[in-house]
Amino acid sequence: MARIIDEGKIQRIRESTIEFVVQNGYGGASISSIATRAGVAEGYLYRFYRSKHELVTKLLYSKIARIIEKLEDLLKTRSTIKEVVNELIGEFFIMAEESPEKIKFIHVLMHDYNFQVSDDQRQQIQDLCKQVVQMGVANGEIGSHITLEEAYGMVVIYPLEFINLRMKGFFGIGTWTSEDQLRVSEFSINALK
Amino acid sequence: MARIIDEGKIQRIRESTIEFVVQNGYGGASISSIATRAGVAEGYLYRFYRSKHELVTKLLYSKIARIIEKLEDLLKTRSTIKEVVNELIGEFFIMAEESPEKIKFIHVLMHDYNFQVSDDQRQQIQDLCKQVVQMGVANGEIGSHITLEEAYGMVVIYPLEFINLRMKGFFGIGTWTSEDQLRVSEFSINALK
Amino acid sequence: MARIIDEGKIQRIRESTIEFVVQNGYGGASISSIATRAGVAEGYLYRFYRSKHELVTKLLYSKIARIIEKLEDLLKTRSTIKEVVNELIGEFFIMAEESPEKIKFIHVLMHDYNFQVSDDQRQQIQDLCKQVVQMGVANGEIGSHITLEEAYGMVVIYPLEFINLRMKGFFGIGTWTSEDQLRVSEFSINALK
Amino acid sequence: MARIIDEGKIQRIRESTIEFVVQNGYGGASISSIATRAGVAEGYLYRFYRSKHELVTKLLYSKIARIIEKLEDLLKTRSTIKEVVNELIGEFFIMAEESPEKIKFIHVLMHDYNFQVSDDQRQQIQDLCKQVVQMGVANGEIGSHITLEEAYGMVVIYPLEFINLRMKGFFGIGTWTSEDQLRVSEFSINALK
DNA sequence: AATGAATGAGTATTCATTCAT
DNA sequence: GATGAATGAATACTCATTCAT
Repeated sequence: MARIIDEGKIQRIRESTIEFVVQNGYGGASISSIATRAGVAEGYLYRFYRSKHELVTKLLYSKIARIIEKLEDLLKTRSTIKEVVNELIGEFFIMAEESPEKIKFIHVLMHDYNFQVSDDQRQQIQDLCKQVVQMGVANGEIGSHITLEEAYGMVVIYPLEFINLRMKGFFGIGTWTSEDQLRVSEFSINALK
Repeated sequence: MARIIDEGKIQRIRESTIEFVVQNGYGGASISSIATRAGVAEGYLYRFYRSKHELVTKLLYSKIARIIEKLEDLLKTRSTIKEVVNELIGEFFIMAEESPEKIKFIHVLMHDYNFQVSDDQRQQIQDLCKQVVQMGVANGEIGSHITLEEAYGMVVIYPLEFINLRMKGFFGIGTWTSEDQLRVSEFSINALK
Repeated sequence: MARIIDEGKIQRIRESTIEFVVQNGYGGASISSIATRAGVAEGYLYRFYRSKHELVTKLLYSKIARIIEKLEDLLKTRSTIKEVVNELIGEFFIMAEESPEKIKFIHVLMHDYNFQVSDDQRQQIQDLCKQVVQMGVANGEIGSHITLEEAYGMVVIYPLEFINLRMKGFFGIGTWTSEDQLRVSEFSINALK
Repeated sequence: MARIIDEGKIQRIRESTIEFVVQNGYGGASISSIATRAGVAEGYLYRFYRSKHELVTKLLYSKIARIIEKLEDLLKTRSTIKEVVNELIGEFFIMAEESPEKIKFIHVLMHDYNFQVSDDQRQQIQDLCKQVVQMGVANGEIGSHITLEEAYGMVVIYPLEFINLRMKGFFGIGTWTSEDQLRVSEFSINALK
């Protein structure tokens, strides 16, 4: 009974945390503003998170986990990395479209000193990159010499940076089309050949 | 009359600022810690910088300016982008070798909510990317369809992210060789073909 | 749920603020000293006042408001300005007797660079002076040529300065009697004849 | 030789001190701003004044001394207090006209917690008030019962407050004429009858 | 003699966290 | 369980004063 209400509160805390971290950075996201926006008391979130840092860390991990899951799923159900990469990047663009804050959230925190991807997740990412390379090599889609770093760079970092650059309007453009998405995918795959 | 300004102090402030920003992020680099490490009084740095933000901003701009100058110089003195890209990336690796904090400093702040590349420098970067593309296309070194964003992504972002990943030991490796450097250059150029 | 706000604390903050402003001036009344004397944490008063300036301003306005109210009330319920002035000045003396700091507080801040009587209150004061003059002229108690400034000077400024001079012991006397009070009233009225 | 230069510097320090104290209050008049405006080094004024407080105190005493001298002189050379009061108040208005800052300076500091009229000067003022009352009584110009406080209040405080109110535009008027001056004198004398 | 470089104690204010209710 | 009152350490920044030159 009470559970339902609670979940809603926790969910609202999560959303409002992302919102403020994205808009004002980690330092600018105060517990007070997060709680107010979420409609809960300041002290409430300490029942679920030991600190502001833990709250944000857990959120970051869950967002990264979703990407990892997506990639895991793609590797199981697709047979070419063209498909895999294309759909993963598609997922990034969908996230950017539907909830730009989430993409920004990942992007900001990946580079924030206070946060690190967990060892666990780093290991998972490494494994997945390995699988991507293996599949690509097996299919003759990419060069046999391609390293994990190169795969990670083109499949994850490059698309995220592209989206972020667009969001910032760095080159004067602030939006994107499905053609942009396709082009990023192709550019990414092509670089690995 | 009166003491002359101790340039060493200012230099030590600069270095200690970079050190703390790299280690703890902008928020974690307190004036108190910066001054203590630099061996100067807290109030001293306000003789040269109006605020902590200005101090860090000016440092960031000067670091970016050095990269811009290097690229400008290369575009004037080299005739193939292979050379240009190779030497620019070489410069990144030299910076990373000689003073890793400087590279980290740029990397951290480029993604920090509190900082933006100045409009001026953004414009310069855009112009330089244009020149790189033009030179590459003119020489037949890269495809005629390559965009500014793609050039920027591969010539600047990718190498910086590569170095940063290595510095973090993200894939278990924490160092690099001249072969790595060469490989990054070739990978970068190749992606633009 | 949660503790209820301790009105006593706020009251103690108010009192300790007045105390320090009176003793050391606005600049000399530090948040730290105010909070310590009030027995609350430094940050606490920011739950009620946005800044030290707002804290002091609101206190000043409330003290002035009380005087304005008193005068408004007197003008409604008395029919001669002899009574009005007499009782207003009586009020000043009562305040000085009961809580000398309050009178000093008004006196110090009325002349402090950082504070101004609000436009609102200035207007109210002006209106009340007008009414005092009208009543006095109508009753033939004061000359028809008396200006607002003269009325204000004798009814408000002169008594406050008198009390303040006594409090300072400027002429060697540090106390007052009801005779003093009567004399001030009569002197004040007489000057306006 | 050097003396001449020095006197100029000290004079400029005095003027710039008054300027800043009047414009920004005691707290807002920084040594740095005072020295810069005066065209001397910050450390220079510590050769003549042990502290900022001493600098301002000495300036205040000198301004008050001038008023005391004026009044002393008037009491020696005039035979009615009508003349004395008239000319003293005239002096106030001249000061206000010629260098409004000086009047404001006195007015601000007379009410600033950090400053007190010296015991010496207080005694002198008391003596002078006594003489004014004696002369007035002897001439039958004022009532025999007039106290020192009343004399001081009408001859010094009232005119200064009047000028200050006008300078602040408290009643909507920001200037004054020779008629105003005459009226203040007459009002002042009349109150003492 | 005069400068202004350098100091550091002091300022108001913020905010993650605790805990009485 | 949930609240929000209360805390206090930490922050960036100021400025009167000192003293090496």
